[in-house]
Amino acid sequence: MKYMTAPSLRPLERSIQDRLATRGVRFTKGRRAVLSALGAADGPRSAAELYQELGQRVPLSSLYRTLVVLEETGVIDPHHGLRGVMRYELAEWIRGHHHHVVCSSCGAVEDVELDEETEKELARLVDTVASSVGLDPSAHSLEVEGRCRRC
Amino acid sequence: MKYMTAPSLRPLERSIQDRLATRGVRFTKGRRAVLSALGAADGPRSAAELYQELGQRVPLSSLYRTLVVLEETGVIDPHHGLRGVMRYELAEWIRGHHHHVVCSSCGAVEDVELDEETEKELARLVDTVASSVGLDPSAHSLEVEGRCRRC
DNA sequence: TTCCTTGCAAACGATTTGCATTGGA
DNA sequence: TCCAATGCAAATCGTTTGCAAGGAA
Repeated sequence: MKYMTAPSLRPLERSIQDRLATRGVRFTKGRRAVLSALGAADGPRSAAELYQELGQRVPLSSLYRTLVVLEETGVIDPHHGLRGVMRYELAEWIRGHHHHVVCSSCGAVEDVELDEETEKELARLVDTVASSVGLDPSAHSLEVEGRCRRC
Repeated sequence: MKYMTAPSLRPLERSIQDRLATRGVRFTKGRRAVLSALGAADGPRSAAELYQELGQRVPLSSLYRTLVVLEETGVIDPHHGLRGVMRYELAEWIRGHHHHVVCSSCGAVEDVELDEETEKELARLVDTVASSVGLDPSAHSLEVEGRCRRC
């Protein structure tokens, strides 16, 4: 189990661009900027956070539209975080499967990767829960909440 | 106009009232109504849903204020659901610990209780995750997403 | 050139708050 | 009684959308 390291987007740009192109979506400056900010982040980011991190150079409305497009094309994944704010991060196929630790005080969200053993155990739990209600599990997330070191 | 009290809630009214009284919070008709609606629900409810279920007898603004107060006094727990809508349910000490299955299609949320064995296994996972990032786990939740039988 | 994309402002839905009034302990 | 709680309307916050102008293929 370890903190995730931000992957360099460079080697992935090609496959991302292809994915967009296939659907007639252009790989523009603004979209590149958003993706690179997400690539450098240590956890999911909201529109407002990205707006700040990009030096307000991408207007909020464009940012929201970019997030919609990138989600639709499967390049980023949405997360329903604290206080009903939507946060996004690079899709699993780019960033890998992981979980979140949420600080109940400051609301910060951090990525955590489980080791294979633990993740396998979790997968079994998920199957148990899902089958008990007759549901085909498409996704799961384990959220652990508590006060982080800074708070 | 009388509000029905859910049977399961009745033996707890005293301790809830005490909890409120301790903090100078009154146990009013509207708050009783909200609690009884939550007591009768099979999953977390949003303000809008409660508004309907209470026959619009409690104005939305009062409802929101009630939810804030009840959360602050630890009588209900918030649940950050799909699409930026906040849902609430009776606190764990009233309702018992459980988890949620979310339908990725219709957004319905349903409570699931794990058997002791499974819950214990989950608790170990949570401890593993939390201690690895130096966080004192105050709460955890396992959310399983998928398409429900109706969808 | 042809569409897709952007930027601005206005529109929106969910939630919050100011203020005068009501009501519970 | 006295202060918390309510109801209404207006304000706010996060997010979406209409429309005219700009930009990538």
